[in-house]
Amino acid sequence: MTGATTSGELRSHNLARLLRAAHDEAGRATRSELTRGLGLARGTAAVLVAELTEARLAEERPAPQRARGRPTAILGPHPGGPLTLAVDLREDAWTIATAEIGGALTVREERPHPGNPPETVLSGLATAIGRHLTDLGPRVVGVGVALPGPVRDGRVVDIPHLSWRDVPAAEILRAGAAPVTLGNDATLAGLAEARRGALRGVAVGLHFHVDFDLGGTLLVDGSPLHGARGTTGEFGHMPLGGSDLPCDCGAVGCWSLQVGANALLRAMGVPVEPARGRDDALRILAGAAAGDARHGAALDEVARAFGAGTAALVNALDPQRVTLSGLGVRLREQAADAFATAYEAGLMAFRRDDPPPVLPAALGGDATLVGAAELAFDAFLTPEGLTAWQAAR
Amino acid sequence: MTGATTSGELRSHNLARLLRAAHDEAGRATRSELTRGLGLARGTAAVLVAELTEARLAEERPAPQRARGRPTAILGPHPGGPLTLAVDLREDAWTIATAEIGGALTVREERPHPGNPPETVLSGLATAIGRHLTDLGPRVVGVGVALPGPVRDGRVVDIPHLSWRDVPAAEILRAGAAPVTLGNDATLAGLAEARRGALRGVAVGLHFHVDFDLGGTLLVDGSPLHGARGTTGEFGHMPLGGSDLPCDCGAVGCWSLQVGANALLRAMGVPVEPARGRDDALRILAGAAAGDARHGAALDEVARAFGAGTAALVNALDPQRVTLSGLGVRLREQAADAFATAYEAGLMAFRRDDPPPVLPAALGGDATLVGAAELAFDAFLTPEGLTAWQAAR
DNA sequence: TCCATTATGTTCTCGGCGAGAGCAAATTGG
DNA sequence: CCAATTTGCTCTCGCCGAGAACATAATGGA
Repeated sequence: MTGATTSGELRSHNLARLLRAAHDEAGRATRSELTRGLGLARGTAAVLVAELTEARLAEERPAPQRARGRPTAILGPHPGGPLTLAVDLREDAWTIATAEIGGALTVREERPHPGNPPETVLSGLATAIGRHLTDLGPRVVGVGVALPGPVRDGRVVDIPHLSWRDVPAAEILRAGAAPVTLGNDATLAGLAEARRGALRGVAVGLHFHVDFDLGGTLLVDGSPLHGARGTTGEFGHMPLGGSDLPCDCGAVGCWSLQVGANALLRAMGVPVEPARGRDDALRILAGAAAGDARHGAALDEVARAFGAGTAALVNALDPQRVTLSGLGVRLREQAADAFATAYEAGLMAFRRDDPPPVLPAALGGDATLVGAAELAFDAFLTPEGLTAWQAAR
Repeated sequence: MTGATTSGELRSHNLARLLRAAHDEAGRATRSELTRGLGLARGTAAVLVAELTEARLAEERPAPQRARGRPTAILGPHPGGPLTLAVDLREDAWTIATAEIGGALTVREERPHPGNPPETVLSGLATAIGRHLTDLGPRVVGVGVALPGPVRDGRVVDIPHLSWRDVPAAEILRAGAAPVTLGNDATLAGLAEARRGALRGVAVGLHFHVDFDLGGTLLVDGSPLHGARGTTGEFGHMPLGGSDLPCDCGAVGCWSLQVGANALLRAMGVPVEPARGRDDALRILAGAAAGDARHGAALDEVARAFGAGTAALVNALDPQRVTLSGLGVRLREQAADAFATAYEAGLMAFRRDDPPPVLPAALGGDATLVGAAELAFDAFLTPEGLTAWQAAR
């Protein structure tokens, strides 16, 4: 959506702008607010709303009156309007949900899976997606899938602890007419924060998701930085801590060896088995919270590494705000002093007078699904997407 | 320039698109190429070209005939057209040049300066800028200034080895009607590469400039990532090397302590004095080139740190290409093996099959001036900028 | 040398779009 | 109950780019 060039494109661009704005406002904005916000004439807005309604893209419903004057209406989703399928594939289970314009989610199915081999897991998921697509019919305009590893050109590049390697996920998940878009789970969690969470309206935001690994994304004007091939955000694989441990990723001394579930075990001197330590990590956190000194020391060590690395990335990328999800929230909350001290010490002096705040993500466990839905809507809420929808009926 | 919304805005947006395209093509593109490239109708292009000519924004001149058919013309700068002033303030001297549409530079003045106090240096520069502005008259539409340190909200935040600290440079340099825009020199060198150098057409590029310090910028779609307050690109101030030396910036273990002029001295065991070692560093490079083993070892050490850190940032940011300027070019060329080995070892395994190439910058010493000129033109080559120009005559 | 071919510039008409004005409608609050 | 207020609706107007038809200016082969 680079902007209209011809007078004929104006209409479709403005249509997309209006529907996008209604979507971004989560179906809470009134027509008059949207009109003002987009700088449209009232007459133009009337035409656009009529066209959206006619095309079953959106619908007006009465708004609670707030002040004097003729009442206006809220522009929200149409009961027969477009849906996206949001899919969250985790290491041991997946969830399928629908999202409507405005972003409201409805979970439709949730199932455990064996984890391996990837082809089995993905084709099982593909079957389920196909079933929902059939149920929902042509209302589904796209499928967004969150995957727990880096995604490049539609392929899952590498999930060491599941031993997935270069899996052609997009191909296996291809689903009828609806386009399937893949994204990394940490990236999509960040995207969700940027659209509907703690990074809303932030020009440059940095999001970290901590689990076994540490992933994240840089959000510029509400969208994740995509990189050359879609694998930006592997902040965990920079040698930020001066360690010399070899990492599953193939490099050495990666930051994510010092921050995350396994890092907690390592700090406790407990042997680390691939993808098995999440419960142990939570026990360490619980122990630290209960006052156990050894647990507390391990937690502090990890929190220090987390704070120091965060500072490094803040130095380099100058975000306005940093958000955390996954284990990162508790790491930082339970060892607030250790984190804050390391964070401040790692900042360049000139950043210390007004450092970017580090905040927990506002969206809870749904973040990844929300992000997956946004990913799919991003491809639809364009002049081309809406024109295709209108042409199809 | 977010795109036209009303039919009245179409004209000015297309005018700006056309002039921007002519500028980006360095005054080499013909009208027919531009028309095709922008997807304009021939009739529309005729009107736009007439308007550009009429407004003295651009001018057509005959193009060498290449094939059969009616000849077309090259759309290039107008002899009375807009100019920007490009200023490069270095640690010991400054340069003032003009740039016209298409980017051609003409150096107008070059002078050494004492370095301190900053107010004296800057007001001397301001006087010179004012003189050139008076000479050139209203053709100058903006002034872009490159500064050798981080810039935030128009202030030079911190240049430790010059002991500049929070200097209100924009205020001191304010120059009549022409807007003054400041930028970091490494950022602007990267911008120049993105527009007219080795990062041309690259969706995501990473540029490093190495001198005493290591700075850089991430270029997304031809523009530097700006960050929340304009201080992105301080990649040198991440602890990528596991050192525990304190850095002038206030943090510890910064990468730029291991890569740059001072790092070479340090690797040789030579005492480091602030801002004094550039010649010594060049001597070390020359010695290494001549085959001296101790010099070679120091160079290798620095090149390894450079390669490893580059890999870390490639992991995190997924650029399509990496470019180097300043000392970085020789560091990498003279110790190509050390760099390459460390670079590859630092990459995540899945990036090794097709790692982003690391290339020397294509623009030589002019890069910073070119970038400063682009910075100023970016503010002008917009619908608003052109409308103001047209209104002023 | 000449003319068919080719590519591009020029001009004009046409359809479409948003701005904006004027009016209608619907609510509030004194 | 009515003035004030805000918004929706409708219609006209000016402007813009598309596209067609035509004009123009070069090439290159016969």
